[in-house]
Amino acid sequence: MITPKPALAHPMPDDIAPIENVPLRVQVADRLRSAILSGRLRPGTGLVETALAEQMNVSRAPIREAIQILENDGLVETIAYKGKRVKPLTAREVAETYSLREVFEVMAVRRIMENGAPLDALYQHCDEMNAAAKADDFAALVAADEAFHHALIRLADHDLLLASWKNLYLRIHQIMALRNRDERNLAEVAGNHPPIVQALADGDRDRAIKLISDHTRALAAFDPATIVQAL
Amino acid sequence: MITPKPALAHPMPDDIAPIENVPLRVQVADRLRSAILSGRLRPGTGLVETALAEQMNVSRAPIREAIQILENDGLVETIAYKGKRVKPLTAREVAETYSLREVFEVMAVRRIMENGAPLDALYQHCDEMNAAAKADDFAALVAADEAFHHALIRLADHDLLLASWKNLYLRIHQIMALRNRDERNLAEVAGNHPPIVQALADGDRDRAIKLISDHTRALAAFDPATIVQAL
DNA sequence: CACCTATGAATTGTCGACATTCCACAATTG
DNA sequence: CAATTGTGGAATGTCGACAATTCATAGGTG
Repeated sequence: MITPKPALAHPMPDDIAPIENVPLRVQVADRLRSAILSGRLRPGTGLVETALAEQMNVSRAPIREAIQILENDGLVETIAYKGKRVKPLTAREVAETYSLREVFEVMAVRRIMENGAPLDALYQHCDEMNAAAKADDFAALVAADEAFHHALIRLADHDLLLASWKNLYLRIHQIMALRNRDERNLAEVAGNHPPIVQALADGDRDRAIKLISDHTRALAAFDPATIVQAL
Repeated sequence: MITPKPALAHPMPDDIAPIENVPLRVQVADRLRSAILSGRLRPGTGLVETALAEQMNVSRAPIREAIQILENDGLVETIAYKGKRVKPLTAREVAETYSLREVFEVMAVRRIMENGAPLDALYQHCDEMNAAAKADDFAALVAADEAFHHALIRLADHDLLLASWKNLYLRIHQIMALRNRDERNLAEVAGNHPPIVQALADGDRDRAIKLISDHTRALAAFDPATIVQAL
């Protein structure tokens, strides 16, 4: 194949990022989502359209649509003619979230064992976790942990699983922001990862499944049921 | 606790359903959803807000919100400033839908075995399937099959699983409406259900899991990859 | 005094109009 | 004639105003 010769103009340097046109509803949704996931907007908090519209200096339409986006994410619920609020988080929901996550990750491991997939990314994220643990950098540890699990799910090569996992993980973010942190404990749990990768590399299906299963359960247990119930 | 004595007015007979105030967006969403799930709106069909608004005699706002609801259902996708369309259905998506369904149903069986749950509803739906098969009533067979699986998931007593399963089943509805039906085959597959219930009743976990797993895989295979690709 | 009934504030629901963006295609230019 | 540049139509994106609904509360009524 021959590259067509450049026209009159010189070729554009490709490090000039295109101006992205982000709709207001998306900007609003992103801001609200991050507020919810960081715990700044606690479960039960009422979201009044007019107030948000005035505060953000946009009309109500994008606010409404943004809130609907968050409803899709399962972070907000609407009560007709009464109001919308950040979805309350019950102990039961927390437990269900983690148990479904376990099923997702086990499914991913199964598929990886069946289809085979390069494990480089997993090794790398294990290294990152080690470094973070040594540096006592809690935030980096959490980030590397998420990256590990994200990579694991991606290796399963299943778009629907990936989308479902991401959606579920939103709530896990929220839970992590609301619980009482016990950093020492998590650092310990982080050590579970290398054996999982090893089992995958060994092709030992049952061991890999057991390890990932135990690990996600440990993460669930790590989060005490101390979610402060709003109202 | 003492029941307060009825006031002057006689008590209302409670079989008079309250007039539910269904927002337009919900009505629109329901109509569009049923059109998509029944196959009348095929994947790839463009959904133009102005056209729909005029056709249904409402303004564009509820149309937009309805379409966003369908986006949450995963039935519609938006391309900014270009339009919205019924999400195309690829062979891969079909396969992924069924494989995720399998995982959900296996999870349900596991939980039922762990927690125990009355199986009456399952027996009942098996009977309905038998009756429908004998009467050669295909639609009733399909309905009873869905009722069976719905009941199975509900018995797992896991709200998040139930919601996820329902959402997934929307796409299964759509797939079933679009594929070439082979009724004989399905009637045969329907016979798989009683052994599943039997295994549950026997408390034979591994057998129950294997049976439900094989069954959902059979359903997936039953749907040939003859989904007609739009465009 | 217990119960019904109006009234009003707060909030969401709906509407029509205008702004913005994208795409296809014609017009232009060397 | 090929590449670029205008241009118009079609669609979504956003806005402000008004309608409908709910709930709480105050007032009426036997």
